[in-house]
Amino acid sequence: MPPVADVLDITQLRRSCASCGLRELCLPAGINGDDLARLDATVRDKRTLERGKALYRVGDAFHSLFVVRSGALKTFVLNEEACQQVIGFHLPGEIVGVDALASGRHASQAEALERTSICELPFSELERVTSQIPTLHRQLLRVISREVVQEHQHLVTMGQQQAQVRLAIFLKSLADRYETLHRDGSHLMLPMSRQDIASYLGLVVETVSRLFTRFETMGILAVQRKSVTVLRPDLLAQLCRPVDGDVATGKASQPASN
Amino acid sequence: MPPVADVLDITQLRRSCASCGLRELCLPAGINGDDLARLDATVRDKRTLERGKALYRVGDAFHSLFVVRSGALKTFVLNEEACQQVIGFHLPGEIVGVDALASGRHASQAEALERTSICELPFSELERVTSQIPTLHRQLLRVISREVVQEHQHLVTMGQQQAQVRLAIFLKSLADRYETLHRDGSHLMLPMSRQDIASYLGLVVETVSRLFTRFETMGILAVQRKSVTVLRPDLLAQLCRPVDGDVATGKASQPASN
DNA sequence: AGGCCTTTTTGACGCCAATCAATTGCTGCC
DNA sequence: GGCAGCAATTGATTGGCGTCAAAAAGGCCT
Repeated sequence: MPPVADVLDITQLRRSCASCGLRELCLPAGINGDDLARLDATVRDKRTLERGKALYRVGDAFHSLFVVRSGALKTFVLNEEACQQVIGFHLPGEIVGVDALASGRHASQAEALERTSICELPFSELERVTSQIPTLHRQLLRVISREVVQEHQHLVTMGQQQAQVRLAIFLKSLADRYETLHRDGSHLMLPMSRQDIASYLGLVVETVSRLFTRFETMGILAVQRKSVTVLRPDLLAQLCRPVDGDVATGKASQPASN
Repeated sequence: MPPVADVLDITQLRRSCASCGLRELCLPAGINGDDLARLDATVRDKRTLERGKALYRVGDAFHSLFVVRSGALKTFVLNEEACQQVIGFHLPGEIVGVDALASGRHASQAEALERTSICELPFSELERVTSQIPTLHRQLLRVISREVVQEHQHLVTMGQQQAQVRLAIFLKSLADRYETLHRDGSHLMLPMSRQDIASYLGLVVETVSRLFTRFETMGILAVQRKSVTVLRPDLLAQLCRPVDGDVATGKASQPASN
């Protein structure tokens, strides 16, 4: 089956934030009229990446920030030879490339998980426009902040030492994010491989596979390769906390009551 | 023994970025003259926090970003009852509070690990000044980006499934950061508890304790409670990669050569 | 359709780190 | 100084997840 939605996305590639379905989530939020036109002008080609293609690589010189328009990206860093650690998955409306601002070179690699449409924001132009539009400046920081919050939640997930909890949190957060995009969060088409999920969660691929099977046995999911249906959202949510009620991980020092 | 440096910091609490030892690392970098004076004016009281005191808590309304001037902070989120996951440790020159930009409320809590001096940057004033000084705007993004990069490295650490590697990476990065501050990276005075380290690394406190002992037995460290001396930086660096040469974690899918 | 390759799944096994429990060593407070 | 309380260390035990191995299921090309 041809991905109809994607084809439409490509044919509708216009330089128009105003007509974008993401305008309430993305940089245009709270911006109107002439300002929006000025933002529009900074958005370079809305590129399309095929599955597996890199948007940027480690060490690439920094020129632009990018916003996912449709599809999905993964970002990862390379540990040693060919060993990659997945940092994040990025859905429409989310920004990537921020880590390159510090050094002027990308510290990670971004790659398309499926056919993905991208808005490129050349940084020099973006800077010029944000200095003219205070609202846009604030919105840029807000979008970056969203990424930071998401990474914090990822860290919390990795802090969980039970593999089952980690996968439950991952699936739940993915469902929530799709619902933010006004899509059905109970029918997930996972664009990433089991290996990517494993790397993202700090597990091995066999464990992830076994957990999918376990969740199916428990009646929580219906799994068919990349198609995952959440049958019992309530039970999935329950699994997101460690071994029902027991406090597993660290309550740290409280030297003063403040 | 009274911490002489800290006392000096407190008495010298002046509203002067120009005279700050961090000016090359912090927001003032690359800014001069009148612009620096304008930045200075936005920096509210340079507060001092005693050990254990919170700078902000989860749910607090967002007003300001903060920069550590001296001392150290930890940031964490609360999982369930009293169960905290440490997100990061923040040394002088580093910014905290960015995660609150997205929602207008702090998503994490920041707490002093020792007596800590803070520069408060009220966001509304900061915004006004950054819109006037393009260099400062870029520098703000750069400092935020530094935090993002550091969190990426933290994620890589958490992705490591060997506890020994995690602690080695943690100690090495801490040493590196102290050296960036022109301090001796071989004599560390860890301001955080073992429990904090454990939470930060996704381990339990007993494991962390055993690893310190093991590193001492291996002749890599001299450990005396919070005082840690790196005797063999070379060996410590070696431990930062998993089981010498063997590729442990996931090399993920490579669907296309690009 | 057939064959090759990759991804995913399943099984058996062993090890590392979590868990439980107890002791030691600080720090602060009375 | 002595006691209380917490932090840190150490030991014994268990279980969960990584490791190794192999089979099954898709995917893709010819």
